[in-house]
Amino acid sequence: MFKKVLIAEDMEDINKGVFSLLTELGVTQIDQVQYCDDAYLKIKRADVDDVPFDLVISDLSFKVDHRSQTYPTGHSLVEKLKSEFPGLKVIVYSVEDRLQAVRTLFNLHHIDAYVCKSRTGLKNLTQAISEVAKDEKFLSPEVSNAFSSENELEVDDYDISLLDNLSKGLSQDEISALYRQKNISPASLSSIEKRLNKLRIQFNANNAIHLVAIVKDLGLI
Amino acid sequence: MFKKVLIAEDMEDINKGVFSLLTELGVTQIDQVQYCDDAYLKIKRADVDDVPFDLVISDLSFKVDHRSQTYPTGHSLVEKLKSEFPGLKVIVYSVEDRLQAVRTLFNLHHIDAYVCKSRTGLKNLTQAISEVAKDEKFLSPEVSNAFSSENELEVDDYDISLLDNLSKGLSQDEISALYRQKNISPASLSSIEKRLNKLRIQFNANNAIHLVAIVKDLGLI
DNA sequence: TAGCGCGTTACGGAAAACCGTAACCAACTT
DNA sequence: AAGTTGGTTACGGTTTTCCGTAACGCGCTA
Repeated sequence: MFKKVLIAEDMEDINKGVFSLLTELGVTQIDQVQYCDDAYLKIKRADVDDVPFDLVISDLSFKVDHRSQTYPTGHSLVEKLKSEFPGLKVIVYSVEDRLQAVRTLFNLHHIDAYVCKSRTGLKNLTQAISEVAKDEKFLSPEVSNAFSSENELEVDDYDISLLDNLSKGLSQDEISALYRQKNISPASLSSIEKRLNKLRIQFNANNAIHLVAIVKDLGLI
Repeated sequence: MFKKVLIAEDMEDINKGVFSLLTELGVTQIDQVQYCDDAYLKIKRADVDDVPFDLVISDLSFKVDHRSQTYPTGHSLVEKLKSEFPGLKVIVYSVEDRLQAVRTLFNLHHIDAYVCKSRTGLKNLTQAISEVAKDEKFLSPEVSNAFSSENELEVDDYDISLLDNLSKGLSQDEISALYRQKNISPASLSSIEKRLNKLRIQFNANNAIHLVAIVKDLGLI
């Protein structure tokens, strides 16, 4: 079982709930933070001091306030953590239940478990912790079909990348140039146009703006 | 005080908390729904039967599941409610604390109160209810500066409407036609172009897609 | 091997967005 | 009364997007 765990969660009551759950599970060293930046600093510090954390349980959404943050969301935090400390286990505990968002967390950020905050949230979190302790992945039942084949959306990583770049303000021409440079295929303007056209039809979008708005709402990007 | 109140909130425990609060305040007729569509149907039905609701307390975010909804968010629900039943009081109770989002709710959808879910959420909600009962508006302390002059962003309702229509897939031409038809000024394509250009500069956006992505992230739309 | 399907790429025209310039009008200043 | 200012509108030209057509390469198969 885990020895040293960090909880990143800005809502005090939930934080408290997770804390007592961990205590019951026999975890003695538990740190809690309400800001992602604090989470990163604590983990970095612990790593430098050679007393690293075993596990991070993080929310996704953190309220913004006066303190400006390097990592404003759990998303950016886990991305950073997993790239800098690949061995660190990460469980995301969030209300977010959009399948694509969950998919992205696993595929892109390589989290170890995803638990939905719900009526049975803490119960699922318990299970997630024991699974992750055994080097297994865990997926909350609410989003368990995120990877089931029947539900497999016809949207792949390339599509996501395309939409993401669009939302960042790149023109289709610029994306084409970028892909050529990064050796991502297909890179031609023509293919990019065609792919976006397919996505527009798929999502019933009138134009590229509409498309990006829709997929942002869906949590794809 | 209010006689007949509807709570629209998908999280059971919070729903329960609000319910007991209302009971303490002496409200006897309390209905609870977990879907926006149910909220609309109940209110519509009550209106038809001439036993209308006095007040709606609604969340903004509702988890999506198998049931496809006409009103997927509290946003769309209150928009519809306020346009069809202008006399109905609406209190929004949500974790959302982005000032622009709150501004939009008041300015565009004309809600009566906004309460942030937080440690002191229920206390603020109590106050909101009594204020709204006196035909006053109420704003949670967390977002009290949403309308303070110093914080006043240079983005007005017209801008928001523009961005909203853009995100819904309308071309600038179509928006122009729509505004002409609805007698919204300025309506010319030229003015719309100019206004969008101003917004692009303001938000450091490369193009319209980028702009919409940014303002969606900021919660303006 | 010839034929077929599929994905990538190229091209060209129509539509829309982008951008600068300028005319017009109302309100306010001097 | 003349001038200034700010907002709306119009127009023209360039760029980008949108959309249909078509060529090319590659793997599969009859």
